[in-house]
This record gives sequence, structure tokens and C-alpha cells, in this order.
Amino acid sequence: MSDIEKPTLLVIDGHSLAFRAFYALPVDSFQTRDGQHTNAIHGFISMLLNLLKNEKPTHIAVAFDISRFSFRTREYPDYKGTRGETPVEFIGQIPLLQEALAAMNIVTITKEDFEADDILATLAAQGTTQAYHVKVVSGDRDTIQLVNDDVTLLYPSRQGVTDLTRYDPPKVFERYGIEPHQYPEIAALVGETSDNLPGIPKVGEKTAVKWLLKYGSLDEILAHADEITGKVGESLREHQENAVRNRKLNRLVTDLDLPVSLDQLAKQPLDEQSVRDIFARLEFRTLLDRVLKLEGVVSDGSAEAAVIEAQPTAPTAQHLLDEELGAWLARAEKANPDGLGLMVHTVDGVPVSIGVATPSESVLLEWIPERADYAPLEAWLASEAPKVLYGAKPQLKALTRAGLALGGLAFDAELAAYLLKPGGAEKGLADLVARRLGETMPVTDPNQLVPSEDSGSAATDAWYVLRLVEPLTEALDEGSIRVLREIELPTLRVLAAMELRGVAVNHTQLSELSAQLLERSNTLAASAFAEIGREVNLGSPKQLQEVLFDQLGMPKTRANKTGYSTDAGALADLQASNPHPFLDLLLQHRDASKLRQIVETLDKTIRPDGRIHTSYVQTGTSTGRLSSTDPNLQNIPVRTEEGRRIRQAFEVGEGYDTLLTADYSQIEMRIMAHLSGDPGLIEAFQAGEDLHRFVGSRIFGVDPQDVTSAMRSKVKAMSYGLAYGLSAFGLSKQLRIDQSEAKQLMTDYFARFGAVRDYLRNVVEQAKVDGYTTTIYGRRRPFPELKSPNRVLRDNAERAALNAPIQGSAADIMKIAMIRIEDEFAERGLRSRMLMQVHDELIFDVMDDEWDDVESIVRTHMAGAADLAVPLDVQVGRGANWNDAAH
DNA sequence: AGCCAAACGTA
DNA sequence: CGTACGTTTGGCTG
Repeated sequence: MSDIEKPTLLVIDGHSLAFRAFYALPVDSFQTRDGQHTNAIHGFISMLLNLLKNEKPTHIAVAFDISRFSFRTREYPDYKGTRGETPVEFIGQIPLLQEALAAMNIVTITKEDFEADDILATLAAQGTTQAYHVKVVSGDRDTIQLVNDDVTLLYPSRQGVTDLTRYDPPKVFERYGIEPHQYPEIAALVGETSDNLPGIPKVGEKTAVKWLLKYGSLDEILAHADEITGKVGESLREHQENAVRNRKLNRLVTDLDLPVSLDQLAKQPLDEQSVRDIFARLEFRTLLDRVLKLEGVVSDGSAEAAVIEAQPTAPTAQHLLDEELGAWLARAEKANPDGLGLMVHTVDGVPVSIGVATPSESVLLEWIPERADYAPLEAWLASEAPKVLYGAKPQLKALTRAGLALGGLAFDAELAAYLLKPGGAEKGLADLVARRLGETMPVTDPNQLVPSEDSGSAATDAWYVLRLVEPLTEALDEGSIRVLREIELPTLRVLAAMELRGVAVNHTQLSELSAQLLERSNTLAASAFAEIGREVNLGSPKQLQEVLFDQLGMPKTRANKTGYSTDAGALADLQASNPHPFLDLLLQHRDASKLRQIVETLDKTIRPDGRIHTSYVQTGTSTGRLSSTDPNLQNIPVRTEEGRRIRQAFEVGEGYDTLLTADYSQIEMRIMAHLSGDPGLIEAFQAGEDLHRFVGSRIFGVDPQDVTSAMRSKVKAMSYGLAYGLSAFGLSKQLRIDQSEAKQLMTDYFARFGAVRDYLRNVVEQAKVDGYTTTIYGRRRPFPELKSPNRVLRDNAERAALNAPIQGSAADIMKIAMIRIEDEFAERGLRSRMLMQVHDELIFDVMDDEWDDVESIVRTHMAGAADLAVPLDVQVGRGANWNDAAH
């Protein structure tokens, strides 16, 4: 029988592929009206249809695990023990998938006490002896052992299920450098974290292959374990039983007694009515059409809309200049009043190419400065004609550097995706296109002989960006669209301007400080070494553990993954119980070197203009705050005297007279007062006196002037902890008081401020119902984990959920204030300018003759950014540097 | 070179 | 067993 005539048997690991599909497709986008999630089913069936089309199997079967338990878990109870809880959204999808497969007349096979992989292995073995071509589809690497001349493994690459890597024996050799049957021996040595099967520590794939090539088999390696030198050799001898156990567990069973024979797996025509029924329940229209079409069933009207078989390709970019360019833009603009796609590709912060796209056409320009024939583009960019971008901030900055204005920023797909999922799932434009459009963006393949001009061009990108608008807008609720248009898009402009401005930092001062700190840390290190009689790396927690717990015999501290904690808290505890000069020196050394590290990092980022230009990440937090990188200017020390010396190096810029700092006092507590409507808390803020003193007097039943500092600090810790979901345990630990006392404090607190407790409870309850929390302005944060059966996950989510509206509303308020301040500075033509944001604080370069205007504008817009039940208090300071400008 | 965990700075 | 971040370091893997 020639190869061509051999029947082809396709066997699929149902559970593992469905799970891959689950993580490859966005959960939110695949949900039936009654709330059943279907992303795993959709992804699986889609992959299955591709396989049927491409592999043309004559026989087919899908194997499923019956449960998490098998003969392997009996032999080794920890097997797969680290697997987390099944995500709630996945639950229920497998039975529905099996129904769909049944309707398609595809045989599903399960076997009590065995895993799906064993079924695959048995079928592969039967197929080989009965002269089939076997194609195994599995996401489990252990199935590599099944590969031979007649058995090919199709393995999903990375995240998705659309790309399957085809492993035949040469491919296995290319990837691993070994024969397929040797793979389990490699895996046994390396171990498998996802299955909770530790291997030989320090042995990775490379080492394992090396040994296998040298000794030929695992048994031989173990027999010659004595010959292997070094740490790895020791490790092998010490942990060889791991490898033996792993090898036993990863050997797939090839002789199961299955209830079906191969000829019973012959592909059958589907049952059209059943398929229609189940697909209707799953609300899969496009897939129904695909499935019926593939089976040659004449499709009815419902299919017409969805016969988009191949994914659309980007239009070929046109290269236009002068009048032609102007005419094209005018026509495109008129035909697309909602906006054109725009993408500016940059290198080192300056534009190199610019793409503009309509749904059917695109234009690409290489950007060369000072070319007159780009004039129509420059005019269009500067105009208010709406533009749609992805990741506009660096593009806007690059255009600004090139002297180009950008008006009409109507949409940023990155920001839109962020508002939908502020946890941040999509990474980059291509990922977003894959998830929201279900299309694969063309990539420039370096091996391509004739690179297609449009793949990866700014014009192609612009075209994809434009097409993202609809699905993203569709997915966003009204409130989020408002947040996008009224907060995030204007904030983007403000941030671009601030980043371009930077902040002046005194290099000389930082260098001096760094030198001083270095000297101090060296002295401290020397003294510390003298105390223990040897030199260790004080920056290595591992070496410190040896010193503290072995050499000095100190009591064990809090456990962590690598042993016992040596953090500042643990060291302070040790100092209290086992005073030793080394501890104090170590702490001081840590302080000095940490500070020096910060100083050094800052110093290195000062640009030739004498200023530090941070980048604010607008999509960096799940609450709506900004984050700051390269360098992070939002964690500059302030609590210690030494730390404040760093702030002294942040100076007023050349051409300006003074720095102004403005910060919100207790904004989160004020938001809590507003959101909870607690009369006591509202009164406290309206009275305008010291908040913690006021609250303390209520709780302890004394006059405000009789609140002691001990009382005040307890109340302060309690108040701040509230918004973080603080427990009595945490409070007692922080204040170093009994848990019972902490509990009493909480009881007393809530007795006086009960509405706060009710509010916090309600936030979580509501989030459980809605699946998300909302800020005052309608910014949402999803919380799927609130429904998790896993206690730890759920508790963490509950605390995050009660904090999200508070922290998020504060972030919204600050962003609104920034937008209004920046706008008014521009309107009034002020030279003074906003430089930095540190969550509740803004810093400005100010001209003396503008001081009064600036102060009043800043105060007005910060205080007026929200209309709360309590006033927003703004503290303003003035000085030549950041430290002196703090009040 | 790339990854993780620990540690620690801020609001 | 309080939220939200970013950066550096050591120590491991390759």
C-alpha cells in the first residue's frame, strides 16, 4: 500500500486543547445571552475545522480526561498538585463541547483511571500497526514520545490554538537534538513544574540532552552518576529518585483496552439538525456556517453574512505627494467622518514613516524633515479632522519633536483596550488585532526573499488600527467611552507635554551624594564584616541567611520561597529578641546602598539638556493611576532626611524662578467620605480640623484636644487601612498591639462610622453581582476572581475590589485637574508649566510674575475637579527645589 | 541574555 | 492576613 492510500487517523486531546483555546480567546467576547462562557468551545471547534480542512483525516477521535485523578495520582498524590483551580469561566464548557462533537458525529473517548494522553498513545500505537497515518493533536509535551515515521504530533505553539507546530522525527531532532522516544527521559531529568514533578535541580534541557547523548539513556546516566562532576553532579546523585519517578509517570500507556476499534472512528457525516441546535444554543453563527460549508451542506440565508472565509488583507499602500496627497486626504476625510487611521513609526523618538488609512485604502510616507511636498499631510495632521491611533503618546511626542502639530485625536485603541481590561491582557497592536478582530497581522519575515512592502508598514498598521475602532467601541459601555474621551485622551496630551519638558536635576549634587553614600556603605560593610569575622555579600539574602541563622544561630524569621526572610522588618524583630551589632550595621548598610542605588539610577537618566524625562505609562495600572518608568519618578524617597536630599537635587528649570508643588490632602479618605455618605466622616472634613484627631475623639470619647498621639496614630493607621481591606490581624501587626485590641479598635471605629463599613461591604457585594467595580466617573475594573472557589484568590480580589473605586476615583480626579490646568495655562499664554505627577501631587516650573495666577489656577482646578460631599483640600508649596517646595 | 524572587522606594 | 506600582540586585538558567 502506498503512503497516499493510507488512511489518516486524527486524534485530539480534548481537554488540553480546549484549555489552550480558553486562554487564547478573550472570555468576555464569547458569552451566550444566559451567561455561559463559550470561548474554549469556539476556539476548539475553530481549530477542529481547520484540521479537518487541512489534514483531511479519514478517521477521527477526541479523547478526554474523566477527572483530575488517574493511576498516576494514586502512585504519586502530588502529581499535577500545583494545578490551580479551574477558572470559573471554563467550567461547563467541556460538556457543551462534547455535545457539539456528538452532533458532528465525532467519537469522543474517555477511560476511567487514565488520562487522555494514554488514549492518544494507545490509538497511535494501534494506528501504526494497522498502517494508518496518525496525527496526534495535544498541548502536552509528553506526547512527543509518540512521534515516529507514521505518527506526527501537532503541538500548539505558544498561547494560541491556531498555530500548530508539526513534529515529525526530524523536527523533534531539530528542536531537542534527540529522538522522539528519548524525550521522556529528558523531561524526567528536567522535571515539569506544571505537573508538580520536580526534576534534578540545576538541570535544564541543555544539560539533560548533553548527558543523554553521552550516555545514551536515563538508566545509563544514573548508572554513571558518579562520573558527573560539579554542582550538577551532586544534584543528580542527590535527586536521582525524582528522575526515576518522573520517568515512570510520564510513560504513556499504549495498550489500553478501548471500547472502540479504529474502523469505528471512520469519519461520519454530521447530523445537521443536531449541529444547528447545539450551535444555536452556543450562539455560534459564523462557526455554524463554516461547519456546514465544510461538510458540503447547502447553507441557508444565515450563512451569507459570514462567508468571509479568508481574513481580509490590508490595502496596498499608495505613495502620494503634494496635490495628489491633498486630494486623497480631502476625499478620505469626507468619506470617513468618524476618522482615519494614523500610525507614526518612530526611531529614537523621531518620525520615520507615517501611514494613513481608510477602510479600503492607505497612504504611506517616509518622513524626511523639511520636505515641502508633505504640506497637505502636515495640514491634515494639525487640523481637527478626527484621527484614530494606537499608542498615540510616543507618536505625538515624535511629531512634536519634528515640529508637527497633531489635532483631532479621536480614539486610541490602546487606551480603549486598557479601559476594557485595565489588568492588561493584550500586549501590543498585533495581539489586540488577534483578540478583537480574530486576524493575524502580517509580520515582516526576515527570511522572506521578497519582503512584501506593506507588511509591518505604518500604513498597514494604520489600517488595522482603524478597523479596531468598531469592535472596541462596541465592547465599551457608555461610561467607559466617556472616560476615554473626557479623561484619557486629553490626559495623553498632557502627559506627552510633561514628558517632553522633563524636570531639571542637579548632576553635581547627585554625584556628591552618591560618593558620600558609597563611602558610608563601605565603612558600614567593613564594620559589619568585622562583627562576623568574614566578608559576605550584604546584598545577597542567601548569604545573609547563612550568617544569621547558621553562623550566628539566630531564631528563624518569617519563611519565604528561598528560606527565611531577611527584610527590614524581620531584621528589626531579630534585633529586639537577639540584639547583635551586625544587625544594626546591616540595616544601616541597606539604607545607604539603596539610597545610593536610587541616586545613581537618577543620575544616569539625566539627559544632555540637564533634565530627566520620565515616561508615564497610562495603561500601567488596574485602578486608573499612572505609573512612571525610565526612571520612576513616583518613588523618590521622602521619609528620611537622606532621602530628602535627593529631592533637593530636583530643581527649578533654567529660565524659571521657582518650583510649585500642589497636593491633595487625604484625597482617598475624602472620597471614602463621599462614597459612603458617612455623616461623621463628612462632618470631620467639613469642620476642617485635623482628621485623625477628630476621628480619635469620636472613637475614644474624649475632646479633640485630649486625643493623645498614641490614640491619633492608631486611628490614622485604621483609617488608612480601611481602604485597603485591612484585617484585625494586619492592624495589630502594624501597630504592634494585641489582636483583641485591634479588633476592639475596629469595632469602636465602625460603631461611630458605620456607613463606611456598610459602603465597603456594599462595594464588594455589588462587584460580585456586576463582575466589576466603578469609579465616580465610570471607570470600570473587572473582578472575575470574586467568584473564584479559591479562598485566597477571592479574598485578595475582595480587598482589591474595595480599594479600586477609591484609588481609581482619586486618579480620575487628578487627571481631570491636570487637563484643566494644562488647558488654562495654554489659554492664558502662561510660560509656567506642569512637570510631574506623583499620584496626588503636581510639580510646576513657575515664573515669579505668574505665581499668583498659577497658584490660583492650580488650586481652583484641583479643588474643583470633582463635586464631592466634602471639600477637596489642596496644599501648595514654593521653593527652589522639590524638597524646599514641599510644605 | 533572560528570568525569578527578594527587597524597598513612593502614593 | 492592606491597595497600587517600578527598579535593582543576586542567583539561577541558558
